[in-house]
Amino acid sequence: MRQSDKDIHYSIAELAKEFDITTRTIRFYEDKQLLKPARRGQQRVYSRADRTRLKLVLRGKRLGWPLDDIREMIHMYDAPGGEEKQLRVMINRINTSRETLLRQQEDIALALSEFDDIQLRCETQLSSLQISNLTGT
Amino acid sequence: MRQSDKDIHYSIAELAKEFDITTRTIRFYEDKQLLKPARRGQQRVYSRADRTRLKLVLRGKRLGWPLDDIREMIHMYDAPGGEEKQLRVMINRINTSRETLLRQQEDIALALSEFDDIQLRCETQLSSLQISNLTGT
DNA sequence: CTTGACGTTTACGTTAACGTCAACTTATGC
DNA sequence: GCATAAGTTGACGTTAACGTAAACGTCAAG
Repeated sequence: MRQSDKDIHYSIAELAKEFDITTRTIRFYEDKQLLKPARRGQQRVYSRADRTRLKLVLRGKRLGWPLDDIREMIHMYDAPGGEEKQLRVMINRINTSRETLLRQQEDIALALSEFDDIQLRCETQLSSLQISNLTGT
Repeated sequence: MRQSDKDIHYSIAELAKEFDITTRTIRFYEDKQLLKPARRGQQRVYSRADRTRLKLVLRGKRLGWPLDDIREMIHMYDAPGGEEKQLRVMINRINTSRETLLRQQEDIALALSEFDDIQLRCETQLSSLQISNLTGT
């Protein structure tokens, strides 16, 4: 790990382009404490780590989490220490979040199998339409 | 299937209680075309099927879908027929939705394994705190 | 040196998904 | 038969997550 890892950085426009979001969105996330890029004078400079955090944010979004929850997650992720009480609170949060995710997994499995059903019915319909065409109905 | 299935029905308050949502929410969903309960005079009467639809809506919500998308889904679910073009459109929609779900599955898997990491770090921290206590640090 | 391309802050606008009255009608228990 | 609990339709309020526009700084290229 020399320059290759440490010195890589991105402009706000680069990140926006890469993840197909607007610069407004990125600044908004910063306003909501989800990102804390460095500054070169006035301008924002994003490190490798900032980029990773942004990816985490977007993943949270895909899972339907509110930004406040996402911020909690991220802060948990980079806060390994603390007092005993704090740590126990954190473990509890993780466990309830885990339950939510497991629930989502079930929901996805159900939705997927229903999609299979619907698609099958659609294709059955389609082939019956084909036959109608052939027999000239 | 006699009375047992056909004649079961629910009041708006019953459904609200069962799913832990407000009656306002249920009426809102109706306004958004997600539900179409029967009426006995002025009052809404929910059938078994209505209840199932509501469950579908709530599942969609847990997966983070917007209500408009959920409505699409539901309508696909109970519209098995149509013209060829319509059917093909529907199959396409199913496939893109499926991709979204698969993406979500990946995201969940990643999040779960990261939760494992964090929890492990928390527990390590905790046990090291225990030792500090014993040795009187 | 000025013209874009890119960046900044500030502030108001917008949409989704309900919450919260208000004002009124309908059922139900006693 | 009358209180009271439950239901109905507006209508306005609220919060989250940005969009959009104004007004301005900066820096490299022609």
